[in-house]
Amino acid sequence: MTRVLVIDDEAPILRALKINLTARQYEVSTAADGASGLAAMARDRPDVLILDLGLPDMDGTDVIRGVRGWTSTPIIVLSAWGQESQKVAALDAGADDYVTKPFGMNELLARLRAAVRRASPAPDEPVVTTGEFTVDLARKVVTRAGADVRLTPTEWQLLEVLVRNTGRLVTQRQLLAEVWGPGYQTEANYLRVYVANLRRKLEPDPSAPRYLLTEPGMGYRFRP
Amino acid sequence: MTRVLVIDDEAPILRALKINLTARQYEVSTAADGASGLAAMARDRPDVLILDLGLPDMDGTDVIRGVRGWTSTPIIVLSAWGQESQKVAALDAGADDYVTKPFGMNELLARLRAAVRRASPAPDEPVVTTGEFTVDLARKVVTRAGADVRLTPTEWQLLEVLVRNTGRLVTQRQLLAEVWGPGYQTEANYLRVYVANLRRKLEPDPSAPRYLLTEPGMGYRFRP
DNA sequence: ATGCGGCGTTAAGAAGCCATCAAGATCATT
DNA sequence: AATGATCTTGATGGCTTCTTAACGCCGCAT
Repeated sequence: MTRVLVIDDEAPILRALKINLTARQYEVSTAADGASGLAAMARDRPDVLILDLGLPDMDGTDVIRGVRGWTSTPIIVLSAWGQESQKVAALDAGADDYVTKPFGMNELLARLRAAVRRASPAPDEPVVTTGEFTVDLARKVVTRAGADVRLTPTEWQLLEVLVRNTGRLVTQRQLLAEVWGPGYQTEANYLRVYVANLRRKLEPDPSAPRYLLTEPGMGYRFRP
Repeated sequence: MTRVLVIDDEAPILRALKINLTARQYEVSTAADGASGLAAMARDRPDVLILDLGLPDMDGTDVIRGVRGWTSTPIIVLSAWGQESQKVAALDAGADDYVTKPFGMNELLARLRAAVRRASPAPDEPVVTTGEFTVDLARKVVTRAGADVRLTPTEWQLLEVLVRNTGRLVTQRQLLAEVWGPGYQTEANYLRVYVANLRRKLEPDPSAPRYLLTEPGMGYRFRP
């Protein structure tokens, strides 16, 4: 189910969105100001963010930047009519789309569908195979030598980020932000511990990794 | 340079867009109806499509579907104010964004930037190839003779700056400032050491460089 | 010819980063 | 309340990378 976070300080709008989106099978969480919105973003990991620019505590573009600092989750911005410079600023700060109030629910829903569709370009190969093990992203199963490998939730999240970026170098900051949350970008220790766990469970020779590679000073890379 | 195709049957709008976009370093091609627009799409392979829904020969959503049949190039739709059902149909047909006429040029430009940014995570061509090696900026991979070349973080940063300025001379001050920071603009020694490292890893004959060239007294240049 | 400045090369110590282990803290479940 | 699994945290040793300095070469101007 698609998860949506709505950040808006106007209770009627919040309620209307929640009712309409829930009725259409979205899973909705809400926040009423920028600070708790950013916290909810980190906690709930929604698939889309709907953000009202007129928040009481923070400037809207700062919220966008706060989100963009660690994730590329689509952001749809809501704002009053006619403030073109605000539109430009929001889009340049990293928003994906812009809806002017008052808006029709159908338009918002269409933009929501478009944003979700763009964000998941192709549910391409959900199964990745190496010479040693197989990762099924959709079913959340790892197989090695015919048997299932048991991974803890954190181990799985870490492996998933690496596999979704197969061949690409993933920086430590990015891994920490995506697995532990944006507040953990300096806890490089966690990475060492959990990469070691994964290697012990997946690599033929954990001390000479062939698939989960270290790039000293930069990050890690999954190479099938 | 980013290439834009504009499909619109109103000559004044076409002209205004062409002038404004060209002035901002976009490469603009145009078409005045749906059929020739689809042909231009296939011929020019633009990076973004700006499409007016009110075309004389075809329904706008059919043009969108015709494009979406074979490419995921971002589509920004232009249309008259107030026709919400049309908006919804266009977005569901696969459009990425929607601008209502009359629109401000700044807003359109912002949406254009947002569309291009979404479409290409790395703004430029992420892969550069020479006769000897290839550099993939996005994945952070350098391949030479079929094998990956391991680079240290500093080596990467240096190579990245040079490759992002392919063909251009990059001064020593600029390199030092971008790789080591603005306080290191006199430490020309670092450059010699690290350029030598890169040459040893990348050049066929490190003592007679063909790709990482020295410009005595000025700086360095990457020539593919 | 000779001195000078910029460049290439090399090597060694210093600093920072990584792998590994293990023990305490936390959480879910019974 | 107890148990087992999972997560966090700290410490250690080993390794990579960065920094720094020394030396030789080449081109250029005197």
